[in-house]
Amino acid sequence: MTKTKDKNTEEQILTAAKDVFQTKGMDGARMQEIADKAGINKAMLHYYYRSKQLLFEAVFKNAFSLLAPQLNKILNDNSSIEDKVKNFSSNYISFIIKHPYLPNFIIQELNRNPDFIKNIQENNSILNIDKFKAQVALEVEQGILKPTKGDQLFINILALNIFPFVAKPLVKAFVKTDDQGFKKLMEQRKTEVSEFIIHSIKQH
Amino acid sequence: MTKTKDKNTEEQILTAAKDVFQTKGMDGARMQEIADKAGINKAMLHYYYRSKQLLFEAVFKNAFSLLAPQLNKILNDNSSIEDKVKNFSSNYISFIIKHPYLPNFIIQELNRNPDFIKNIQENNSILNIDKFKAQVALEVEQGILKPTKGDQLFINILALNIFPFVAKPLVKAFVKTDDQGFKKLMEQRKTEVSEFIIHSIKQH
DNA sequence: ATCTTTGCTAACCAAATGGTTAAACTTTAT
DNA sequence: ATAAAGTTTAACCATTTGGTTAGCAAAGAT
Repeated sequence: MTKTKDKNTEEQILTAAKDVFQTKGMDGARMQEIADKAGINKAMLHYYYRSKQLLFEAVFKNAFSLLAPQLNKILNDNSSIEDKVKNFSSNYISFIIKHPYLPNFIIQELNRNPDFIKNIQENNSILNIDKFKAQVALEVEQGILKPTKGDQLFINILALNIFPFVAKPLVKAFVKTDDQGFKKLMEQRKTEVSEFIIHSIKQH
Repeated sequence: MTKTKDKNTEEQILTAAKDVFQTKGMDGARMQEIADKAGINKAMLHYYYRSKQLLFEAVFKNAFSLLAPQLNKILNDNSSIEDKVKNFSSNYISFIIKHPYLPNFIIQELNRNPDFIKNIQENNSILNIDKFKAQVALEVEQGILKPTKGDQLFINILALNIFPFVAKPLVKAFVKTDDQGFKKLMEQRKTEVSEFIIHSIKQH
């Protein structure tokens, strides 16, 4: 039975580290807090992960590996642009409601250290916008979509889906609502966002 | 005339503090670095601003007081929704190109300490979405706009304008471009974004 | 049974960090 | 000229922080 506890230690550290790093960021996180939250001695953090930096990177990679498949849906799926937009908006918002600190964490840390993006690109050859752009160009040519630039459309899709979560305190203040109301607003956006986009780009 | 030099020290501190806080955030900023950048002794920071926290708040309020008038343009201007969207998108993007760290700084720090928003709301009774919502409702009724929720439209406008700057490293990576290319993309968005929004909501 | 490896802790350490102090220098007021 | 008030610095301080060490405990191997 002790084996379970052994194995759990490394996992418990990662879980606690996720919690602390994602809410406080690299600079705000304290090794002691992570150790406390994991219910172990601070030395164990170094025993398993060597340094704060490496522990952080483990958390960051883990976070990104959750996000990447979501983005992949819109970049490499075979359905039409309209279907992709609809599916992505709905799926992504559900996903973020389950991992509320994730987008903010990733964006914040990428801004702090833009070199991280290099690591990501090397390990994620899948995250490529080329196919998406080609598809947009094709559907424009076929008269399905109005003249639309793939780059800008992709930015718009990300913006509309991700921004409200990143700027949650701002949104809550403007709309004058609490966490409950915010969640409702986001649920509404599962269809709202895709309709907004489709109305804008679809030829009719 | 010594007054100029006296005043300058305090200003130089604030300028240096802006620089450091906006790029590194509250947790990542170091008092010593601010002092070095201002070319003065570290004790002067405390002489003029008492503590890191108070210096930070001075920087934050200053930053927000730059942003507020921008948002005010879309909330309390008297032109039509279409004109507001067009003007805001163009103005705001120009504004941020001049102050690139600003949106990220504000969003990051509001997430770190959501209580800040209370201070802001008290000191900025102008930042109120009510007028905007009423106007949207009216233009919908008049048949100028398709059925549109004011809350969601406002979120969409902010998202499309602000997000690319906040997520700049991510955008640069996906679009595979450098700072030059990113700037071009943003210049394009000055008209791109408003067209995208107008296409979506305008009755035709 | 004992030796070795692995997991774990308490105590410790050096560096960094926000903040203070006492004294010097400068300016203003009288 | 001199005192008072404001400005600036070098040196110092207490605490926090990431990281280390030496030794204990438990489990597996022989």
